[in-house]
Amino acid sequence: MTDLNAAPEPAHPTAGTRQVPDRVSLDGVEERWNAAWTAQDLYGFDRTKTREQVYSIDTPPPTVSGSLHVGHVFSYTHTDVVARYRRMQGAEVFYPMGWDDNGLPTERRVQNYFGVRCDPSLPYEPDFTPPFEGGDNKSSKAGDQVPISRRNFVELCERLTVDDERQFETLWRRLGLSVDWSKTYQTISGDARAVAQQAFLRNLARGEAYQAEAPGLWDVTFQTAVAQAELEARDYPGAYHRVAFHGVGGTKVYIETTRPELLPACVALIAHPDDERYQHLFGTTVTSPLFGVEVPVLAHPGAERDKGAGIAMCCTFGDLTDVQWWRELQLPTRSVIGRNGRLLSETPDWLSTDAGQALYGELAGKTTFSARELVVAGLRESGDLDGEPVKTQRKANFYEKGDKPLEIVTSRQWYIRNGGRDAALRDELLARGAELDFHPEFMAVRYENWVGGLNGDWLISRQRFFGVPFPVWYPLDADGEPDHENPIVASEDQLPIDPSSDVPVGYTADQRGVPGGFVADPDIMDTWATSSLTPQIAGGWRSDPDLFERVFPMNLRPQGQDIIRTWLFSTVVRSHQEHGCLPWSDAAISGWILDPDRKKMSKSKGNVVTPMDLLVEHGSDAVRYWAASARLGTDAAFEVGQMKIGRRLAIKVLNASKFALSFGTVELDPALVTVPLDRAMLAGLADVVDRATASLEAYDHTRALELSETFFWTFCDDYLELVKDRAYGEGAGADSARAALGIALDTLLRLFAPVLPFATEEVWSWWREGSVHRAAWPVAEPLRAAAADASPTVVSAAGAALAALRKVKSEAKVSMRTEILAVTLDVPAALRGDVELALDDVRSAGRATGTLDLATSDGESVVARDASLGEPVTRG
RNA sequence: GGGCCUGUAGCUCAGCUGGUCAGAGCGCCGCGCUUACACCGCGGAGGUCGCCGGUUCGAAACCGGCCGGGCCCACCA
Repeated sequence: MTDLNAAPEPAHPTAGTRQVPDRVSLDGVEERWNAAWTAQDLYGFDRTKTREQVYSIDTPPPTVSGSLHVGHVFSYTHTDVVARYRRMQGAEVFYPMGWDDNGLPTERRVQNYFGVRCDPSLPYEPDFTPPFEGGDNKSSKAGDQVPISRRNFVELCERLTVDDERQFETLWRRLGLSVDWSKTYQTISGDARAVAQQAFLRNLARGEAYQAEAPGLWDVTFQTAVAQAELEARDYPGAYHRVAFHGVGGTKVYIETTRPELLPACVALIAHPDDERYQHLFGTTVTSPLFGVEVPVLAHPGAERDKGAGIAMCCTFGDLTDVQWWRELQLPTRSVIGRNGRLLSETPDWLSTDAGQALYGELAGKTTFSARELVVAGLRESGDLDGEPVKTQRKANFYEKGDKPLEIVTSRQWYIRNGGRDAALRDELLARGAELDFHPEFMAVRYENWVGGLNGDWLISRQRFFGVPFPVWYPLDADGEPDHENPIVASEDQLPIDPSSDVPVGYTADQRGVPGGFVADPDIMDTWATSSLTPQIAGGWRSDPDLFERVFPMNLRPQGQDIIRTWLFSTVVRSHQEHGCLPWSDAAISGWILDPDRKKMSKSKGNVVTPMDLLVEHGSDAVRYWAASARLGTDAAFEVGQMKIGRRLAIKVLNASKFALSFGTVELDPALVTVPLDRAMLAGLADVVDRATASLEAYDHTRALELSETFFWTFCDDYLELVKDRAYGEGAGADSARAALGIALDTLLRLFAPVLPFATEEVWSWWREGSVHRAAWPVAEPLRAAAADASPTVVSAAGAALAALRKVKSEAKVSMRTEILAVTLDVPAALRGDVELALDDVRSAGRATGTLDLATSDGESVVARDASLGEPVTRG
């Protein structure tokens, strides 16, 4: 026989060597085929292939301590469809899976689960046993937690996340992700830590990483600095307080503030340089109420005349505008808010009046909330509060995981240059973004907007304990003060290191913390500082350069649109700096899953279906179908009812296949296809193959699926019915039908394989060798050759004629088996030729055993009239 | 305030660069156990394509405005 597809696979002998089951079913296909695929290592990566032969995917590592939801299933299915398609196109697909166990969610979970907390100053205890296991989110308070070393903490994390990872892997396998499960990584693993540290050291050596002491956004709950990308503006209730400052000669200058507790931190009053109302005050000083501190009245264009009183109290620091004024007007620093969000306990020395010092004594150690009440009470008493506070709803910056507004605290932090302070670098990164193919394209705008709007470099240090530590120490001078300007860096071959327990070369352990000795950098890297290196971690940049060369730069980054500003951008930054190229050529952005109320699905709403239940109840192919039906970048509403569509399709694939394979040996020889209807069907299929392929090349899996599916339903409902009797018969007509059925089935299974991996593999196993998932993607040319010059419209015309006959019976409320003794079909002129070509098949499918007259009509559809019906008949 | 996406049958969505586009599936109604399939098949009823203007011979599709939904950024006096 002629092999239908010019495939790299060996020409398979005529099939039929296996059994088509008497009853087909989807039951158990997931278990059966997953076991088979694992046993065959079907998705194993062949690392002998070169970069040109490889299609590599930078899979998003799910946060293991997070919960699974249908959104995961949704977006990971999109990626798997791409992976399976590329594999069938002959690419060697590099499709690893990572687990993100870095960051606060894991840190909190380990704390609560084991009742411990990380204290990097402690030594490692090899035989440590946690106080308990299995605590829930509320069971352990900070005070009850046993402090342990970072290394012990990481070990507990690894222990805990093993379960999470197993759960994810089970789900992913059930879903049918064609991941190479030997290629998994964890972001807290030694190799990942080493990659993160090595990349950082190189950034440092090239001057891309630097430290600075500066005011920055600070979360008082987690007591850590926060990066711009982690901000979230939320509504926050506040109140305007109209407060009097005292000018010369007892005049009062009113400002409005929502943060009266910052009054002791006031360093100036500021108005717009052109504001007539305040011209006379510029250059003079005023005295703050209650605290009696003399501050200048200054002009700055950043002041807005129509905001509040038009003149603002500048404090160090109430907001980012304060920071700007402080920097540009070179104002003194008078901080009163501590890292815990409470007012500093020591009375500041700039408070010189007795009353001011006494009042501050009461404020010391208070939360901003309590301090505000005290200050307002004082202002009211002194008569410096004009009227009552006016409630307002304002936006405040929050850490995305925090629940208190961010404060601004001065601290020493590590930064990586990302173009936020450097136009040349920003332009380079914008150019990288333009080079990247976003799917859908409009997502590129989000990248441009974000990069264009950066207002500072990337803050990568966090004052947390669990994570990748900075691989640096600082020499201590004779007074025991660290020399931050001259860090001692680890060498690359030492990595990974933990500076809190490892000792820098040239020092001994007992020199830690003593004058003349050294001290570890206490901070850890932000989780994105590690995640931004997933291509390097998964690809073996540090540990396996040979592999890295074969997979990097990668082909695809799949991810959600919400983390374009974080994960996508930071990965581009790192790759640009380290490798001078994009980390991947394409980015596929999946949408959100919304619940039926059009809200983003969240577990708190209690309406979340667990993904595993969904897979078990409806079958993986059905859920995959649902996911694949949503275009990239488009949000999709979750509706359980939609699951049955894919299930119906998968079952239909089984049943139609059973029929197509029910005639004994399946001959795939195109030369046997001689009947016009059969050729027409193949002509239509050829078009579908071309269009579906083009769609997949353009990352439009939805269109590809829709094309195949539409063809397939017509194939089942019309074509199969039309050829059924002929196929059951004998002779050239039967041979033609059977060969066409076999060829179509062969093609359709391949077309559906990326979306319905289980059903297609099940059918494939009935009659073919090997796996459909390693079979070649279909090509149109052989189909078109077999179709000769047949027009696809013969199938639709014959289908329309058949439908007209069916309608007669439906309206007569009789069985479809009912014989038609006589009927006239009014056929539009344009269809007449096509109908005539398939008339015998129409006749037999419609049981039109008697006279069937064709009349040319000028209508648009085929209509049956003057029918006389007989009795139900049985075929065969 | 700026930007991106979005508003088509009860529901979920297709409608590609303006001219069989008014569609599919689910749901609903009616009929039918038909040797692939009752986890089914066949037939049918459902929409002034958010609203108002404009461009055009012609708009669901293009332009402008408005209204509604989602997301991102900016806005803390």
